[in-house]
Amino acid sequence: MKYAEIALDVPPSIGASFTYTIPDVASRFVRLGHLVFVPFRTRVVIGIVVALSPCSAVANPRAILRLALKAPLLSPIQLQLAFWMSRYYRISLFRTLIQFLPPGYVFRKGKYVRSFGITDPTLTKHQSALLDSIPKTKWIPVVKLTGSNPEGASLLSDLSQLKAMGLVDTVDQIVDITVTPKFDDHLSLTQLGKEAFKKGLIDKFRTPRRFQLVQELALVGFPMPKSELKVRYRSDILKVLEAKGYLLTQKLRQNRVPAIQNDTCSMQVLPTKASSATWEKTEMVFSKHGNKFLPMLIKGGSPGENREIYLALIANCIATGKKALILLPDTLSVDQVFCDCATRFIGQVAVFHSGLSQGQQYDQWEEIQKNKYTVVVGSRSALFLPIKNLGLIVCDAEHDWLYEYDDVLPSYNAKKTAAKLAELNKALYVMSSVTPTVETYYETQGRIYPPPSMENESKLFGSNRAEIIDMRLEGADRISTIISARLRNALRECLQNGGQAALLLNRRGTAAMVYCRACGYIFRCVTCDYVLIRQSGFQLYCNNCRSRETYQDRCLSCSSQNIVDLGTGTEKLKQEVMSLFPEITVMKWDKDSAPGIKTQRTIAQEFQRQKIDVVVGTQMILKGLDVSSVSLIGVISADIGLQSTDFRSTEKTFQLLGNIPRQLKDIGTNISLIIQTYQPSHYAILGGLRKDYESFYNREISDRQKFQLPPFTKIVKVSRVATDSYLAREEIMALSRRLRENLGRSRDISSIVGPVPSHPHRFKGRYKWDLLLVGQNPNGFLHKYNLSSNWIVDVDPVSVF
DNA sequence: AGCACGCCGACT
DNA sequence: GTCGGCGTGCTC
Repeated sequence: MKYAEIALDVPPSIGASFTYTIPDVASRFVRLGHLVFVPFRTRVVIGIVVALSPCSAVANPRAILRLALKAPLLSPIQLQLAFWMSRYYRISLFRTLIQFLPPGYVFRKGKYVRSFGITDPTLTKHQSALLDSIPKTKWIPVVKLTGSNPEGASLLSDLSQLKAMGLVDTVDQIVDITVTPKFDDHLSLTQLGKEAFKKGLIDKFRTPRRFQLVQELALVGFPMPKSELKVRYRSDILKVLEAKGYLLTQKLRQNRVPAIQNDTCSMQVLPTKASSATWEKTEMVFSKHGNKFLPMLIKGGSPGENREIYLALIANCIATGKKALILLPDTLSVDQVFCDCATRFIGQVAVFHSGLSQGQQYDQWEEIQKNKYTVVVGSRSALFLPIKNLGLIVCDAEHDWLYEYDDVLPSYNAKKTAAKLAELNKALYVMSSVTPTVETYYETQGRIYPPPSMENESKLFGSNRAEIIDMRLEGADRISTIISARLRNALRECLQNGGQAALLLNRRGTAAMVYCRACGYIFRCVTCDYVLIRQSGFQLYCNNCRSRETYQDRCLSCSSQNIVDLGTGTEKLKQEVMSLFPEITVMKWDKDSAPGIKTQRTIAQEFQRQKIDVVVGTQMILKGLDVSSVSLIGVISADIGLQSTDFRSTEKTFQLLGNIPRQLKDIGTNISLIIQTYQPSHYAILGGLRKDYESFYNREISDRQKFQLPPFTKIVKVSRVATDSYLAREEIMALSRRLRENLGRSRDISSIVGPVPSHPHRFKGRYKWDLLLVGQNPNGFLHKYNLSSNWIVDVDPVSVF
């Protein structure tokens, strides 16, 4: 193995790596997954070893300089997953790989220097002073070095002289570890203490409590954190025993273990053994599984029942000596499932999501790498944890769009990536949902449990408890423009009986748009052209770039003051509820008012403690809320998504409605559900309410086939962004022409849509155009074209318009 | 991404 | 004749 393939932080190299030779002396040390320093042009940068090979692809490769970190940080399976992701999603290999590194490892660019710890008698005074200021153990930025040489020679020339003499070393990129391990006081028994305990010299310890402490430490056999012991033993006990020489305090590594969030735990008592029906389902999954490792779908029942299935699957998996990974779409769900798993498999469960502190994330990463856990519960980022020997991956609430979407680039589909990871591990991959995406349902045909024919869907919420309010019939005597008379009455009744209510709406802010009645002008964001919503009072807000603008009370186009709000957002809804019922507590729950997991937990707890009467918000409510105390759920405008042109919008509406009963079924309390809509007979709304998945699916899948949409085809979105609107348009037109020339000749794509201006067309002052490639293998088709870094390629885009 | 290279215009 | 502006293209 004389050569190494190394991924570098060079943007255009999609899935590509560079070849370097491994010096003979280093060949024993360099392994797959190592971070190494390599010469690159005139610089020294960090690379990641992705392959070792006996031959070179290029003529005269340069040599690896040395290791950047002692331990290799990526396993062969992780490298394979990264190769796949990099190729499939067209992300640079390096950018893909860094997601697998421990939390808190940051790459920094710039000149850094480190000394070799030796000196030379011929140095000038200034040179040796400079050398003394450079540490041996740590890379420090050259810009941080102070002082200049008054005799003329500058700091930089002194430095290059030191480098030439082999006294210091410089690099142009480092990996900086921003997270530090936590050390805490730990108590352990001294030799004296152990002997005294062994001899049973109880009276030596004088009091029973002191003896108990010594006994506990002797039984545990390793040092225990002082903070933990202080909870159970008075501090004078610790002090006395230490003073007598029985105990010893040492600063030892303390793991920042995330606490189980008991308040969000969905079930108080967990059965120790899964119900027989659950085992039956699990057995079915395992027996059908065979050795093909194809994704499977559990079209589940209640959340409680699903959890039982997961727990059974996990138990089955860890019995074979393998590890399990449970994926959830959001942090709140992670908390809940972590609680369930951690109480069942005590001490064996790790948790991982972005809501944890960096220190907690780091400690969990490290403990997982050291094989301390057998189960990992986490959000999409948990896919990149160093879990060895995976036997099972579960993806809960498969329909959740958060698996496909993230603000942070690079964007990838977590479900698809999880399937690949399962395949690489030869692990079982199980997805679960009551309202699976039509794509998943189609792709798992034959591997759905229970099989569709066996399905005995309860139509609990079909007709008896859900009411559909046709908003077209809402009369002229409206008190509220948003809340129908029926919902208003139901709310009043609910509140009078001391009940709690949740109102759902899919849009944040107070209005969908602010509109001038005189000239038809619509307020838009200055940088994005996105329609602005009214956040509160005179504040306008851009949901796209999150900038705020002040609303001037006058039309910007015709200066008329006849300005109205069209549509509704959560803020407006909250105000309406407050004006209708001034004496109650209303809480808003959406991405604006509860951005982090902490605020979400707080709202959930407050609601549970009945400190909030009505909660108003987006679908986030359904995920986090313990709805056992809710007696009324209102969906303000169920059809809000149906107006969208995106082909997945119907499905989204169905999923929203279809998941309301899911949350409530277990509880069985007297909950009424009121759905307001302008399209009361739409199949997505009726199907969602009736929980009639099969009918919805059949209709939707035939439409997808008719229009040749996924899952029958794949879509790749190619976008061009430029500050010059003309340039962006011209370039995408030119590309479109080039691609269309080969349209008929390739089997990879069947149609090209566009170019169309993106939605939104303008973002942070830059113009964007889209082109959609539709077909069996649009990615492969695109591979033949060399697109520069000005182009953005989105494989399997979440929304197409 | 960086950085060298290269081709133009403005200056000691 | 040299310095420096930025547009192009390559880096194992």
